[in-house]
Amino acid sequence: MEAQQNDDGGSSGGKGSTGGFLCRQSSTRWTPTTDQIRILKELYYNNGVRSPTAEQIQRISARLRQYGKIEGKNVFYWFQNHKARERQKKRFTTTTTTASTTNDDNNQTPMQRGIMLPTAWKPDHHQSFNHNIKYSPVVSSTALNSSATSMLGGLKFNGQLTRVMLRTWLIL
Amino acid sequence: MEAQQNDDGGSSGGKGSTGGFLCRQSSTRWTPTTDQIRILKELYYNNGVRSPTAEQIQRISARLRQYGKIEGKNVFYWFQNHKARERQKKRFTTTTTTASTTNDDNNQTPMQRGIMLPTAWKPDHHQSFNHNIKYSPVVSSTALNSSATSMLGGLKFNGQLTRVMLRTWLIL
DNA sequence: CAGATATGAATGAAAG
DNA sequence: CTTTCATTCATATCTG
Repeated sequence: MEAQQNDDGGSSGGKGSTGGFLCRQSSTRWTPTTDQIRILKELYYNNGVRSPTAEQIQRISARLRQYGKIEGKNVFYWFQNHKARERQKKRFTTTTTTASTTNDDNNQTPMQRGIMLPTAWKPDHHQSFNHNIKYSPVVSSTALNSSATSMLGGLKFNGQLTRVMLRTWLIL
Repeated sequence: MEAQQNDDGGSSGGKGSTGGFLCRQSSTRWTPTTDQIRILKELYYNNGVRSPTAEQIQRISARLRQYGKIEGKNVFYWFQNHKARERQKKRFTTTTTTASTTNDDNNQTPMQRGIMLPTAWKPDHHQSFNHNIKYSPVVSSTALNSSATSMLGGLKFNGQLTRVMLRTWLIL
C-alpha cells in the first residue's frame, strides 16, 4: 500500500515526556519512547505476549498512548518484529540443540526454519503435501452441476480457488 | 509504497544477469512491478474484485504477464493478502463495539452489480463460523455440457457468452 | 559525516 | 477467512 502511515505529520512532539530527553522527529516512522519500549518488553517477556489479538492491540496502544503518540499498527508491528527477530537470532545459535528448553517463552513453535545448514533443510511445516493429494479432489462435485471450468496451470477448476486447489496446483 | 524494483521483462531463466543493472531480485518470490500493482489495485478498488475465481485469476495473470513475470498464484495471494490486510488494519484501528457480524464490505461498484445477476451474487464470506462455504455457481448455463475448454487465449466456448463472461471481458 | 547496526514498516507466501 | 512467518526495504540511531 502506498498509503503510508505516519501519524502526524505535524503535531509530533510527544516524545520522551517522562523518559527524559526529547527528540522531535516529526516525520516518517514511529519512534517508541523509552517508556513505551519498557512496557512492550514487559508484556513480551513477563506476560508472554507474542501475537496480540486485535483487541489486545487496541488496549495496549491505548495504554501506551499516554507516553507518546502511537497507533495500533505500531504495536502490531512491534510484536511481529520482536518475535521474528528473536527467533532469527535463535536460528543461528541453536543449531545443534535439538529441543531447546524454552527459556521464557510459553509457546514457541518448536520447529525452526533452517537457514543454516543447506544440507538438511526442513521444509517448513513437516512434509507439507507430497502424498495424500492425488488427483484433483475438487472434481468430485463437478459431475452434478458443471459450471464453467477453467484451466489454471493445467488443472481444471470451477469457480472459487480454494487452498486445496492451490496446493494441488503447486505440486504439479 | 510501490517504489519497488522494476520489471524484469522476462527474466525467466533466473536472475537477470542480462542487461545488467539493478534488479537485485534473486529471491524466489514474486516482486510485482509498478504496473502490475497499478492494475491490481484498479481491479480491487475500481472493479470491486476481492476473491477472484480461478477463471479471473487466469485472465488477470495473463494480462499482467506483459508487465513482468507472474503466476496465477501470485494473483491469488495478492488479493487474499490485500483483502485481509485491509480488514485487519481496520480491526485494530476501530473499536470493537460491533458485535454484529461485520461483514467485509464488499463494495462492488454499481456497474458491476448491474451486470451481474442480482440473485447470483454471493457475498464473499461469512465470518467466524463459516465452514466450507461453497459458492453457488454463478454461471449455471455457462458450459453445461461443454466440459471446460475455455481456452482463454482465444476464448472459445461451446455455449453462448454469459453475462459473467462479458463482465470478465469488460473488466480485464 | 560515513558506515554499521537496530528496528519500524511492508508484503509475499503459506498455514490454520 | 484469519493469522503467522520470512524477507526485504527504509530509516532512525549509534559509533568512530
